Amino acid sequence: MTTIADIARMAGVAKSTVSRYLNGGSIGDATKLKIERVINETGYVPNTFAQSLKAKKTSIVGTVVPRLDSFASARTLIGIDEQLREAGCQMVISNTSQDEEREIESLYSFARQKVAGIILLATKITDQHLEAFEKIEIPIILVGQQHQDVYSIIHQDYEAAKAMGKHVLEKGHRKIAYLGVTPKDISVGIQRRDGFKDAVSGMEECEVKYYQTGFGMGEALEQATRIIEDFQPSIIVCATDNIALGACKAAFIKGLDIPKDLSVTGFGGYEVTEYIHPSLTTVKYEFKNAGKIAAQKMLKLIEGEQIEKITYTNFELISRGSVDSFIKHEL
Amino acid sequence: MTTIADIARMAGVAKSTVSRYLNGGSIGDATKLKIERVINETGYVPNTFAQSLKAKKTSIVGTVVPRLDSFASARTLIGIDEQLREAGCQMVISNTSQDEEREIESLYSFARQKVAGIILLATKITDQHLEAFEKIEIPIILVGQQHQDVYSIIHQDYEAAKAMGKHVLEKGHRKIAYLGVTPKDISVGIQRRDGFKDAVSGMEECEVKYYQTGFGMGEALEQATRIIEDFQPSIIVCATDNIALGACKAAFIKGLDIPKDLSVTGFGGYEVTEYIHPSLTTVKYEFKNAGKIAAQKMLKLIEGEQIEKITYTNFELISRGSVDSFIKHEL
DNA sequence: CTTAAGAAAGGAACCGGTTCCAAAAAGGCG
DNA sequence: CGCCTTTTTGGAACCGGTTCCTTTCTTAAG
Repeated sequence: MTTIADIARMAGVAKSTVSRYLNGGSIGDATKLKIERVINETGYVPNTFAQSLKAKKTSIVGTVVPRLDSFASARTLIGIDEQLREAGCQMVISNTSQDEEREIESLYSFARQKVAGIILLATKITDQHLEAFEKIEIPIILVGQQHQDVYSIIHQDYEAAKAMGKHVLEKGHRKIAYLGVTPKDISVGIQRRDGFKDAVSGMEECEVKYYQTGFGMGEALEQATRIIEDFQPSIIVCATDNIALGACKAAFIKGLDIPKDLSVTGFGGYEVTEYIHPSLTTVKYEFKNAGKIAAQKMLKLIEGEQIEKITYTNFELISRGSVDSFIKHEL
Repeated sequence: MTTIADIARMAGVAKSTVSRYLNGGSIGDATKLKIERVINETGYVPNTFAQSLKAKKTSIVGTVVPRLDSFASARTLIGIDEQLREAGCQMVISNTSQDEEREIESLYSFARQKVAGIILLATKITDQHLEAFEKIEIPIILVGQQHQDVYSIIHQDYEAAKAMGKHVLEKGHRKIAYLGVTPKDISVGIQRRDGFKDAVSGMEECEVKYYQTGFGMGEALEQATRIIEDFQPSIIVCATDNIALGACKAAFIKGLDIPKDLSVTGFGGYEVTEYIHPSLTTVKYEFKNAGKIAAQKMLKLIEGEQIEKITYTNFELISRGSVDSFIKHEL
């Protein structure tokens, strides 16, 4: 491995001169050329460790994700990665497998590695998180979750769910099951449920029941089966697309036709929702864009610039075949 | 930030003694205790850069993936991550967005960062790859693709496709469309096609046509539509689950019933294939396990141990509702 | 009680960069 | 041409560890 000392010797100059050449200090044209030649010949690349050791920081942005095998995470990561790459930064991913402790550990671990910033795709923010945020003194941005004390990029869960609620009512549904997730997850568990609740609450002669399940399709399938048996709604509004897929499967197994016998909606806009049959009515989130924005904001934070506390990303309600329209029938 | 010098001063010993304490040299019980106390008090953690600078290597394993938003990649990464974490290693992911050049770049970039090893989830191995492998002098393991000169963990694509071919014949299909991908992808494009071909080639009075598409569901949908119109097969055998999802959608759009009017099979065993209706007959690969194995082998390579050139992972043909059985009809 | 061997601790060099400061060279102006 | 300013360059210290070598202190054997 060639070092800066080798280059200096070969070019007949001092180490400091080479360093200046590399980092843009003042150099005479003659020496510049000499060094240039030697570097090109040897293919010299500075040692990152030595640089970081001296600089006490890196141009790495750490990203903490609860799971890798999720459409939302993957798309967000892609957005972050693209943006950081453009800025010459590296992204390092830490997967926590939905283990809260590991989430905290990852924060400290990133801090030890002197990352320039941390982007956190958390599901909830505990006191431990806040403590870590304080201690590590590194810029932090939350994606998909919100907290008053932390910068965050969030999807408009409340508004999207409200739009979904309105949409469902417009389609004429009056016996509705809402299949959500744990309220520990602020965005998915609470915001979406509340948005939906507020949309349907004004409607008279409308029966809405709220249920809860996990994030997996298997559990959603079981829960939906029970809902169909016990409540017989005309529609199941699901808090995520995966849950909706489980609900669809439950309907198929029960021999129900979607949307004639039962309508289903999702949340997220996963690619696959377009390709199942019937296509799923869902809310499409801008995961990749959220990642991009997060990365952009992070770069600003690293530069010491001010940014807004909260940035919202857009959503789009995509109406597709999985929802029956009673209104149409009445025409 | 506390450094080893601080600890040494506070404990009243020399830097080297603290270093020895940390790395397990010979130390007296009294000094050991003193150092221990100070370190616990300060929460001191050694600076990774300084360590790596001296050691000229890291305990990081780089992983290069063509895309993050793929079930196969994600599961493999999870397997790698889990295994490495157990061994106290870190995994760093480099996403190439299916850009071949960036794949090569990533290799060199990892080399510069002195990673201990590189796990490559490539789709094809070019001369540029081989050149990079040679130059960087870092252990490399391929996952999902095979090359005579490189260690690899591979799925039994040929055998799996052969099993699928037999299965399809057993079900009584005799007018078969095989929808594959580019032969540039050895595993998916060639191995699967050839395995299937060899399985069906012996069968008389059996018409098989081979088609090609991209990895996306959208393109698969288009291709499958054309196949249905032009060839009217009783089954479309697809080289991946995503392609199968596109094919299913094409059938639905055409108003064909799956499996009565058209059967469809996939490859991969993505979770969603179980939850669509009808469930998709597919080959389930052990992606996560492949990742685990890759990580284990990598750890061995790093330790300087010998490993086998090629390791095969298992597959399982899962017969589900998307394939009609003509044999049954004849009973 | 002496001596040799082994354990424990300290000191200094080194890893490969960056940066500060001083010295040398170049340029500008009267 | 000499003096002052500015630009280039070199030298040395430093970042925070590890490691080699040396010294000192124990301890066991003779």
